[in-house]
Amino acid sequence: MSKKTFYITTPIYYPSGKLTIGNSYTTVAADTIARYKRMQGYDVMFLTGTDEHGQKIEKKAQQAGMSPQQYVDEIVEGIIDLWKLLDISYDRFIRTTYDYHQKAVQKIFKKLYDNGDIYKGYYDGLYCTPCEAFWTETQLIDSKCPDCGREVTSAREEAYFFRLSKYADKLIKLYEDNPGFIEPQSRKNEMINNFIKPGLEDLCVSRTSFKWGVPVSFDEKHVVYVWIDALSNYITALGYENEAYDDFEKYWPCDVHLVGKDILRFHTIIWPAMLMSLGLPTPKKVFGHGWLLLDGDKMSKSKGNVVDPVILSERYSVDAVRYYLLRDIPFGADSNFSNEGLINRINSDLANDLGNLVSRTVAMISKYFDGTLPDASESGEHDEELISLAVSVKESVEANLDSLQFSSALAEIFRLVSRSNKYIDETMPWVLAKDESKKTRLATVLYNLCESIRIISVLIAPFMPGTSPKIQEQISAVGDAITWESAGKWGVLPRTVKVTSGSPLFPRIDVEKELIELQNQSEAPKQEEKPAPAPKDEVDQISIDDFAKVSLIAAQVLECERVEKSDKLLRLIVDDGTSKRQVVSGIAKWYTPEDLVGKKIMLVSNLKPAKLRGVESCGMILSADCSEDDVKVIFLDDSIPNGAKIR
RNA sequence: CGCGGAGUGGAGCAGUUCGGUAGCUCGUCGGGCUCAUAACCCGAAGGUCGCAGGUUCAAAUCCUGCCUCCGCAACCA
Repeated sequence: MSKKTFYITTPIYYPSGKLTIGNSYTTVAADTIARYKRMQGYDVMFLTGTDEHGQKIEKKAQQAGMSPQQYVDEIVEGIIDLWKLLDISYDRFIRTTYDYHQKAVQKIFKKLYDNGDIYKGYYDGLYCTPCEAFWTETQLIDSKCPDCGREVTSAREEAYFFRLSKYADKLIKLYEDNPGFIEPQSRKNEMINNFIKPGLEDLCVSRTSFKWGVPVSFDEKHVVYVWIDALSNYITALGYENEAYDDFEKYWPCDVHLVGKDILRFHTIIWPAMLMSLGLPTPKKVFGHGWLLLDGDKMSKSKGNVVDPVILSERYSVDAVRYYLLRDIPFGADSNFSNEGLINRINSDLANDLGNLVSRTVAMISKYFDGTLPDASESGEHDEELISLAVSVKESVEANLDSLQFSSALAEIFRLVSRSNKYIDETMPWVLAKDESKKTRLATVLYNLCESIRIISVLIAPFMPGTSPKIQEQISAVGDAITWESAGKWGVLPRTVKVTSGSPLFPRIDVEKELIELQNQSEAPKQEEKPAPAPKDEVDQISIDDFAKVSLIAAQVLECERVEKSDKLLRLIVDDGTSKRQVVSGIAKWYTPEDLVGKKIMLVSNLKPAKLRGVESCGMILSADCSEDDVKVIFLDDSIPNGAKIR
């Protein structure tokens, strides 16, 4: 009889830069489930990979002076290294640039086309010729191109569309018939209210404006646009419409797609619709987890607050990082990542409680019995309580893991760690050791501790795959004593347990010292980057004549107020030397009106007027983007007269 | 009135579905112990559960209104 199967996926990541702790988080979670299911005896398929096409990569590669393929090859290598470091036990890694995937995508596209769900249409947009960009009505400012302010012409780009609109009712029915399809539940309403109810629009699924993608087989000037290419990975990796693999029948439908909440929408709307159109079963569950915030802020590379999983893992061990991610963060909701939280967790749970439990137990057996317990037993007070908890933990861990509650699952395991430490205090082995007549009782107490530790070591294996065997080695637990099944049984180790002490599993960390160290680590690379030769700017070079077209003058702010119903805009009245003029500027986040009144600023004076939030703006104030989230206005010396030309 | 999430002892969270003595971890203070990684165990202090009404014998939990914070959307000339 064949084993039951379990198919779990992570999103395929976009290799436009290094991955962060957030991506690691998703992947570590998936890995834990995969390991758990394998231990339970399932035939597991754990898939991860990379989504390598699209305009952004094409551009980045160009900037870096490489071919797109070279560019992604390099980054993907780094991703694979990261997964190796984090002990990710994926079974298959798919890259959307793999030949088998691309061929399959072409077939899928054709299939959808043949059954009438993809049709050729026109992407009606407003086109700005110099910028080579399409804009929608709402993106335009004063009916001008938002990038350059020039006139746009309505233009149509030929494109293929997927009839997403057709599936609205079927999707709602899917959600209703399968209450567990979208998790957490709260997100289900969000999908329905935000996206389906207002009406689904057909989806543009091809582009002619860039080339880095899978060509549409029957119309070569088009490339398949992201969705059909990326989402299909979940089935092409199993051999759907290709010869590379042959286990589609075996593993599909997927048991769970683990995704971040930002892409939940694509997995719960577009993906099932595609599958319905292909006549395939839909996945059993899509779980959208929350984000890791850094001190309440969304992490972003430009803020420089990205947490590097490599640094942390190398400093504190991979298992410590895995533990923290899965323990401290409720899986469904957003939550804070902090170095301090990480270190405190490691110290209190892993070093003080778990590591120390193993260490003191092993030390006592070495000390009192020379490393090997005698074959004798005498039960006593407190035993029963420890044993009954120990054998029951497995079940609650299973219940929690089955519903992806990593944090609670770990909390359950650590209840047993705590209980075991308490058991030591209750039984006071060091007192028993002083009385020769109590040797048997002492042996039993220590044996019970070994059993408890054995069970703990088995249960933490999916979470901390490196630590588990280290513990088992110290209490010489092997074979049947370390199967998942055995975690529900007591008395599995032989009475004559032999121990070998090892180095501390998790050395204690000096919190203050480490926080400073981490700070230095994260700042060091930043400073190195600065003097690096300025990369060829994305902006094309211009002639002095082009620059002369821009009229820059000095001006003084006379009045300033916030624009109503806007969080970013300030309305300023400035004196440009000859008259007053009104300018709107998106700096309300960084400046209050009081900060600006009376100040001299630089003004682009010949910019075509535009309306922002209904308020006319004649000109633009110059400011510096210090980072994505910090803008500073350039103030001029007060002695410069209003209207002075700047060049 | 754009959509959504959140407001619980010093910090971080659980509890809210199906009302019934407010719970966990860390921190603080006091005590115990010495096998152990100055770790472990016990005890204590500390909360009008954002605010105001309402329903009820009873509300953190249900209803109404409001306030604040955070995402997303729009606005960054």
